[in-house]
Amino acid sequence: MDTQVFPDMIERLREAGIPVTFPRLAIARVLFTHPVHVSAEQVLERVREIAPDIARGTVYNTLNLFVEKGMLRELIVDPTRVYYDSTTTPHHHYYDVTTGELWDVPVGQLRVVGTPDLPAGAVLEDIDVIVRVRRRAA
Amino acid sequence: MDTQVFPDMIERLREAGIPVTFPRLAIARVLFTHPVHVSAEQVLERVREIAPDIARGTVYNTLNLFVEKGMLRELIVDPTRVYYDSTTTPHHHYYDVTTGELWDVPVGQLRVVGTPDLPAGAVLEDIDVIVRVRRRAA
DNA sequence: TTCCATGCAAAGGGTTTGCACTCTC
DNA sequence: GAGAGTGCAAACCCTTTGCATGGAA
Repeated sequence: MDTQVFPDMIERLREAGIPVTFPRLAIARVLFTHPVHVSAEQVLERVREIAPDIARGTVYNTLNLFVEKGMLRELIVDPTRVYYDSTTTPHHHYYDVTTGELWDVPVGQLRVVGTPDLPAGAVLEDIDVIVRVRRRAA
Repeated sequence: MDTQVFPDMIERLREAGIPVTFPRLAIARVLFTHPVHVSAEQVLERVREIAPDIARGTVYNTLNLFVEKGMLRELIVDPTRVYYDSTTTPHHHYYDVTTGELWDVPVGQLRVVGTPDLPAGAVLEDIDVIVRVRRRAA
């Protein structure tokens, strides 16, 4: 299979220690060309514009793989689906509960102060801040 | 139907403006006797220990009703299910990604500082802070 | 009688899994 | 030829919905 079509993404997969394949390149291209906040189904849809034969299962597996390898961040914000954030640098999020829209809090705008008190044997994985916003009825 | 079995919960429903029925009392009892963090299925299970005939749909509907009326808070923390918090006072959460365990950050221990920048026509609904924790492999 | 609440069962939607096939090393 | 990756379809699980029944005002 021709894996040379997305040359910009090959290095990125290699750095993460992920064997390069065509579906992975296509998915990486959807995710990493620009910063995005997307659901798995949105990724599937956009990937199929490039490569119509890619399977749903492959997209889901690949997203989980990317998360595991630290290329992608899972956002647990919406009760009905997982969103993925292609920016892995620490930052927080706005979430519009009316529209499902999701966008970044500029770094430094909000900050969590204080010392978390972790149980023995526990490791801090992440601190998520979600600013939930509702569009006012006009 | 005998709605007098859980006298302590009747007042609570009335204050929230919710017509008192037996299933609602049983569900309220599971939620409000002690502070809890529970999923809908856990509520169903515990309610059925008291009242075996209560339907799954009734539990889900009632939980949504309680949230709408401000008696209960939804926690979007786990990608596979919604958790409900019977404490509605503002506070943040620890979440153990290994076990699914969920507990409160003591009030004042962590604080979000800064000014959120909301788009025009948007109203701040809530700021959620979730401290994700992982049990270290022994 | 009208409306709301309930039980029951089925549908819905996002995600995962099983299996056979292909490709690579 | 062994193992990994993929496509396809079905299974899975949480949640919602439709419908008929029963009760309350």
